Amino acid sequence: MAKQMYTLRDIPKYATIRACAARYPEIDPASSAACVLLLRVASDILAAIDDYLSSHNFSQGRWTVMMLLYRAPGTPLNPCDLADRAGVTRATMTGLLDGLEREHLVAREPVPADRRMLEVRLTDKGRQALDEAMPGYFRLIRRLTAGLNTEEKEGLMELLTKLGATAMAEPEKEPGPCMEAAKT
Amino acid sequence: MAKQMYTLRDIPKYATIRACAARYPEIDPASSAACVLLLRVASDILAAIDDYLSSHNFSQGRWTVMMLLYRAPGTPLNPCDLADRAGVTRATMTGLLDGLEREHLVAREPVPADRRMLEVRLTDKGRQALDEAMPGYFRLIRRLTAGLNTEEKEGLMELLTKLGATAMAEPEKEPGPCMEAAKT
DNA sequence: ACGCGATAATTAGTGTACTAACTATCTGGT
DNA sequence: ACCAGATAGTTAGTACACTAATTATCGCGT
Repeated sequence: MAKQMYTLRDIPKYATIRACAARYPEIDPASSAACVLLLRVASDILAAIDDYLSSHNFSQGRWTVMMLLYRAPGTPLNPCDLADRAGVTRATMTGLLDGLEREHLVAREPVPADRRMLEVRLTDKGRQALDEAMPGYFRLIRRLTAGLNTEEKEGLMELLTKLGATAMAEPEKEPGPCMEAAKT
Repeated sequence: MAKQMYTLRDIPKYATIRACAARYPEIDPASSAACVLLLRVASDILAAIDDYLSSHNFSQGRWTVMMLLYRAPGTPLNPCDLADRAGVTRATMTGLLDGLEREHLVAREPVPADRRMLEVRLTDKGRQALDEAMPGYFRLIRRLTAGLNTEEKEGLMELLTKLGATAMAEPEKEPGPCMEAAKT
């Protein structure tokens, strides 16, 4: 039921990596091993989450939209906001909203002040569906991370933050024009 | 050029998570924050890699196949092996091999001993394409992980291994029938 | 020797995210 | 006042991975 595997299942042994390094001197075995392992674990977690979500008729993308709307109950968001925050294109967001609206989980409403824009909000049915899926979702998250105690989780987050700061430095992702404040 | 974002771009603040926890007692804020961050960082790294690979006309899937074949130069692999190791279905592997074969990067050959099977091997052109892409690939990996020193990388791997052991415990993935030894 | 169940590869059809191009609307400079 | 360029949302077409069903082959038990 998990929709996609995001990376190599059969991860290379450390010895294999070192053997390759003999031929390609650019290889730093520790870096490669860390990357591969990171992607592997992330992929497993994502697969478990996808699996759970699909049992509630959500995909990763649809769920993300619902969570974003839930997080901003007062301020209705427009599709462009949602796309930026979810990290998908506006075209993809159109498709996600089409699906969610068809099932009456969200509603699109015109904005009189700017007729190019729409406002998206959760319907009662959407809120209800979220309420049904949330507890299991967070139980799953807790279960998936049960292998680490609180200290280790903090240590992991610290390392990931450092790693992310470098990795994120280069893609040069602008926040997008319609990404004004409205922090949640 | 990066093909997909795998998770939320606008990650929630810790305060937001705690606020949700008031409504959904199942939430363990540390677990959720760690998961979200892990997926976020993995997604960034994967995007950077995809970006690089696509500049060499490889996708993640196609690259994985090439690497697997490179790792097993003596023993030709069949599509089923490759699918298991890459973590995709055999149907997907058919498609990947179709593409790679069309560009003469790999070749499919019949196996006389078992006429159901094929053997896949790198062509000279494939090996050459790999040789061209490899150095940049590993330079990228090294650059992406440059934020951590060797000790931190080891610490990260230790934590990820622990985490993965729990997360991986449940999907109940059998190795697949044609996954005999032949370790590399 | 034969046939049933298992396995390998493929094909057909679906879902999701992408890019590029399009329409409608807004805004700021002359 | 008006128009060029920016922005919001959509549509059309592509890519890739999935499931399910199909075809061919193999191998074991009787």
